[in-house]
Amino acid sequence: MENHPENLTIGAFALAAGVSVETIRFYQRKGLLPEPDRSYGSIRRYGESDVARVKFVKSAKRMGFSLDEVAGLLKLEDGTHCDEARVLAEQKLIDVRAKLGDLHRIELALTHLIEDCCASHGTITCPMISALQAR
Amino acid sequence: MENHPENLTIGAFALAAGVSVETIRFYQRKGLLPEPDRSYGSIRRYGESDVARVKFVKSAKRMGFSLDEVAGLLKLEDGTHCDEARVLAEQKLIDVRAKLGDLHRIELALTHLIEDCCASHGTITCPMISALQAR
DNA sequence: GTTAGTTCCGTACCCATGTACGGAAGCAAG
DNA sequence: CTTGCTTCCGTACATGGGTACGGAACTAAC
Repeated sequence: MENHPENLTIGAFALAAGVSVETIRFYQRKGLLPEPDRSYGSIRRYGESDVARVKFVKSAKRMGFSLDEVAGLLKLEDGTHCDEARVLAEQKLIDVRAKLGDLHRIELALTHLIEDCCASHGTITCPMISALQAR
Repeated sequence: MENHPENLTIGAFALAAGVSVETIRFYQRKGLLPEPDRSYGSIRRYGESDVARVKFVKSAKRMGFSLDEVAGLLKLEDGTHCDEARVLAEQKLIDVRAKLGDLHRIELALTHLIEDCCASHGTITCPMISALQAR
């Protein structure tokens, strides 16, 4: 496909990942990104897997995961600590499914709102709130 | 059911909603909660709908909505500004569905991870990351 | 009415997640 | 080699979302 760039400088990397250079460095300090070794002089190079990693962080953040939680998710990757990873994954799965449930309720409430809003006009009891009453 | 408490003081209210008194006051300043009038002397009283509202805020926050966005969602409630609300609701719906998609991918990745992790041991390419590549 | 426990209100502080800044050092082109 | 752009690194600042504090005023029980 696109000339697969395994030698991105930090600037190109940040651009490709859709964040700022400062953010990259911040994520490195946080341990979300491995500090790459400096094969080419004293300047670090990055590859596609790094880009994917940052995009993953962005997505997970949008779901309401904190950076610490994202770090936890990413640690599941490396294949070591298998049992540990399994436990963590199972916890996260429960969490994710709870979020899915809530989001579904919100989705439903929004569609109802869009359909009914102007019709029922006045007798509205906030489907948004009642959608989440059960929680 | 439980003696429906329409006269909660702020302390009891906060307890019922599962947040601190300070947080209640913070939400009031943010406009997420109406400042109740003080029918009983100069101390404010709260009811069940307030509790529901705060619980809704908590849930929506967990989904990754900012307080400003939650405020937007809550404004859909009041029934006035119908067209405005409709537009807002439609935008939110798009957003919610995108989140649902991401969360589903994460859910899938986690279930795969839990199933395959210890089996494939070593040839792992982080299903978490690849699950979200498409975004 | 005194006293103990709340509430009120303003202000100050805290942590997470970045963003901005400034000087040194590297690197590529002319 | 100089000139101009990046990178590196540390530190400082900003913003969102609360938390904590301290004194005055209220309220309930004695």
